[in-house]
Amino acid sequence: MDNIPSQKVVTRFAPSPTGFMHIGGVRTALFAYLWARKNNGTFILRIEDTDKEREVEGSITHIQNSLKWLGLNWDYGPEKPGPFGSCIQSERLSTYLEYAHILIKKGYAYPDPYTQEEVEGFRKKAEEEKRAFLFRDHRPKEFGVWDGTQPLRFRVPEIKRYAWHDEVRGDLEAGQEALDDFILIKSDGYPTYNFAHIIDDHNMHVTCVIRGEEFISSTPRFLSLYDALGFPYPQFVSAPQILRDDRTKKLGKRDGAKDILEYKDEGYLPETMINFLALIGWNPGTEQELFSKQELIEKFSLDRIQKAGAVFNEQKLDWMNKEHMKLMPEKTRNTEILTWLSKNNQISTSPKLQNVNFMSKIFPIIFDRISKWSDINTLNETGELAYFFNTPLYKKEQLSWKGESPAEVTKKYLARIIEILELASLEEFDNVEKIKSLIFDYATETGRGQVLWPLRVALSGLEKSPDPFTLIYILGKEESLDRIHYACTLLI
RNA sequence: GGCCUUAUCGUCUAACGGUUAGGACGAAGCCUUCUCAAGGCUUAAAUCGGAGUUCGAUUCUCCGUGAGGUCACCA
Repeated sequence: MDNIPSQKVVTRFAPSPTGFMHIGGVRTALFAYLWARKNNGTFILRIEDTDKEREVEGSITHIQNSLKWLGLNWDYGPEKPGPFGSCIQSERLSTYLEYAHILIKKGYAYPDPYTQEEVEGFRKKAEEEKRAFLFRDHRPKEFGVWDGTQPLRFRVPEIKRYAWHDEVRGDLEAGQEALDDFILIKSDGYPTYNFAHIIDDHNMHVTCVIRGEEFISSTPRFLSLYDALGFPYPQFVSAPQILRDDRTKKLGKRDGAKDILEYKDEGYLPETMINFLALIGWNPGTEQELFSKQELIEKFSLDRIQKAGAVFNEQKLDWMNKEHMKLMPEKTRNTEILTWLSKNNQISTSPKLQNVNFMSKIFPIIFDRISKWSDINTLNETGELAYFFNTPLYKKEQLSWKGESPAEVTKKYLARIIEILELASLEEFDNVEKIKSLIFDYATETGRGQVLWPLRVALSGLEKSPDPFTLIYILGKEESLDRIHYACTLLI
């Protein structure tokens, strides 16, 4: 809903530090960010590190780097505690304990009297009898005293059918099978997600919980815990899933989902990722597809979030990246191209890289042929860059138009081009159109393919390249003539 | 299996119950061209199935079917 909120909007992104961030996580973060910014609210980055087994060293920094790259700045985060304290759950243990004791006092929490093996036995038995396993069927008659070494379980206050509202899905409900005595605090002293996130959301005044739709099924449990604690419900927003190409599964780390920072390394722009991710699972209802971050903030709304899962399509991502590259200032763009060219060995040592005049001629040629910076590497691998910097190598057969023109005929044409070019003044080489006018009439009389094909191959050494006039313009009078002369020597 | 969610071109999606079901990516074709690239134009391509409500369902209801999620001392 787009109505003016009565209280300040607070959203959060709450990843667990178990590795990198993939596009699904980023999209959730993006929605939470956009909604907070649109409402001049607060965006919190909370680290949910309550599972020390799965924790991966360095993930917190990695997550922060990912968000920073995309410009999703948080108001409170790991290095920036709020009035509510730390944004790292492992530093909030005493708070969880406090609420655990409140629940115990109210009779809504009790120590689990069973061993893990015993619980596993119950589970197996239920499975054999084709019943759903519910721990509450085995709830002890009398609760023992919790000494902190057993898991602390929640006692569901009321077994009932829960109904609630989701900003994306509308009114939802689930039967009482969804309710159970889940674990609040594990035997290692850390709280579970189910417990900790609710305490934190409440204490951090989170008004709007935006997360993936995989949490819909556990929402009734959350609601029963909100009730037991006497907390008001926040707004629930379930974002649709991002699916794998084959649609068979949600995108996850095990299914080849990429680290968002890989897209950075491949030379996608952060603007593109934001724009693209926003549009997968949300749309403004207009035909506009290209958005700046600011525009997204202005136009984003919860009620236009999609219900169905969506596939991430890299072809469209490439197209969109090109569109965003076009919007860059030319200077910035050229600097970036230069940087990527310098990464390629054969080219990096070329003195031409320092030649501003020369480089300004090839920047547009390269830009035309890429949709992300790493495409420059691809161009290099296919030999589509080297000929700008070094004399190309090729077989003399390649000079022959359609492989049919005899060598001596081709040589005659090239000799004529040499004559024409030698007569031309240096100024004429500074203009593609002028170069074209020098040669074009002759080529047309003789047969354009007959003349232009060998000329182009002489200059580039390739069957595919920019037109010969542009090549002459780039290479200049001297080098162009050298290359054509060389071609003539091949054609004996 | 229980519970829950979901369904428009290949993909992302638009359409107060009334449209020739629109746009974008991709594809194909044409133009431009010696070859690429870029650009311009054009075409093909969808309402999962069946009932019902209605003068009229992509849209509302029900039943199927497909797909996904979830049932942890993971988040």
